Amino acid sequence: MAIRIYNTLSGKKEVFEPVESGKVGMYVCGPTVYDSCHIGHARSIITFDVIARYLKAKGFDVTYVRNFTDIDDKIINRANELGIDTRVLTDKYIKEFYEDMDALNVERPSIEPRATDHIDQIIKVIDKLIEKGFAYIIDGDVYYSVELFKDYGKLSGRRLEDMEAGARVDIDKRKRSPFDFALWKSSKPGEPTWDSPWGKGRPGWHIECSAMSTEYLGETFDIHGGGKDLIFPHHENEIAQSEAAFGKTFVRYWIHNGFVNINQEKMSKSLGNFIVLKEMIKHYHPEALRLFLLSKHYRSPVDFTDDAMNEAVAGLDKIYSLLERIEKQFGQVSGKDKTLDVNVFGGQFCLAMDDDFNTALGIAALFEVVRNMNRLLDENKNSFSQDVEDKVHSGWADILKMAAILGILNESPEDYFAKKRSTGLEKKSINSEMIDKMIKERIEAREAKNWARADQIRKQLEDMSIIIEDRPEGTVWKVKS
RNA sequence: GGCGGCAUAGCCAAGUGGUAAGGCAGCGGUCUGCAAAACCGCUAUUCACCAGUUCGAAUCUGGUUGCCGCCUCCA
Repeated sequence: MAIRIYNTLSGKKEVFEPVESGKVGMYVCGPTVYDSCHIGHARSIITFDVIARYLKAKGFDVTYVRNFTDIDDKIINRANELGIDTRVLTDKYIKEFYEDMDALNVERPSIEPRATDHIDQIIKVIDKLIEKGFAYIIDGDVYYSVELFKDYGKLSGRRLEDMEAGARVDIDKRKRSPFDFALWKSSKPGEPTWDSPWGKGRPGWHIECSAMSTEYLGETFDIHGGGKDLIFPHHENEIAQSEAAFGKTFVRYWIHNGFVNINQEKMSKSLGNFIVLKEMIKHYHPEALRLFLLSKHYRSPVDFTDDAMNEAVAGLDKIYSLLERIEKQFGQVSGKDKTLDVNVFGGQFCLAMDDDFNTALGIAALFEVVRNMNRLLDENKNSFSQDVEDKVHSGWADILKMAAILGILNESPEDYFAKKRSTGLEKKSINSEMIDKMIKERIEAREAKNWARADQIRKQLEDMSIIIEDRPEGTVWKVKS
């Protein structure tokens, strides 16, 4: 089944045909490493993590490149404020970035280039642009002349004439057009600097992505992704640079994810409402964040609220509860089969994913399997025929395969619920030994058929936000979230 | 000023021509000592509004209203 992708360039869904059959080259703009990641970064990263996982599962040989922007005005400013070397700063935030990614169960891309490790490649591309007449040098700075690239604006759908009306762009009289952007910036005292044919300086932002994507994926590659906010000017400029320098189509499919809002407000540093990943992970299971984000289409805006997150937590609990139920009945799944034969499992899930990576619809398919499994187990409480057991095993395998693409259900149900209990207790400062003692007393009361006493204890526990479940195999408890 | 997006039940949300997925919450039932969990059933004759195209529209066209994003660093 063919995959269809919404291409920002055409504004339509198109059938995905890679440059080279069976292979996919994919480049996604990674973070500028001068501060902690927030949930907006998480959305972009998780969106493309799932896309890469799915393409791999479909059998493509995927080369996934995600860069680190580690030289930039914000980085220099922050390093100066702290009085440290930019490399010390960027190393620190790259390390933190990896901690966050691991916590979110994000797979590592194939290649993660840093801009400062690719100065030679960057200089070569700039050189080519100067040679072809698309770039000009002023006082050691090199600018790209947007008016000379006839397709300028084709990605963002704007024309230079229109933009000039309401432009809020610095007027730099030396530039030919106010929209000309820097390919190379001459260095000021105290800034990190590299030698170049135009004097000491550092690369501009846009050129690094043109240089690094081409270096690893070739002059034309399949997929380029990033947040919607990068469409203009960043990706527009990448196209201008790469297509002018190499004279070829730069990227075949442009994919852009929507924003995360917080309580219906745009998340921004100036509003002070951005949520740092490290903080959010303290309150919610990372997989609940994945489930929450993937429950909406990747191109739509999503509104982050505690209510919405708690719904995602409830959904995740439901799936883990089923896994726990199955494992209690049938034992551990054999070695957690992660081989993803997408042509066999969850037909509905694959159809959804084939249609522009519709994870929301895919998750609906996942929940339907969950309900079917629960029903099957309910209907066969006492005896399991071989037929039923086979059905359970196949549904179970399907769930795990879908989950592997969504990047959830990475823990055993026991660990998941145990962790949930302990963090829940921590939050409410309750002692688990006391709970165990009360539950033991309640079990004794129940055995003596002293229902009044048993219910009294249950009420006491409930007042402490502890919910009791008397299952056939024994009593378990949960912390109400 | 220019460009683009969105409006579906109490809430979240999928669905781009064939008669409304899924989740959360709620109600009734099964199960249970009673609960909880799970399951079953119910919960939008209707998809912001108006007009049009069509045998047929939430889905296409035109218009109206409301909300949002981008045009400046930004996932």
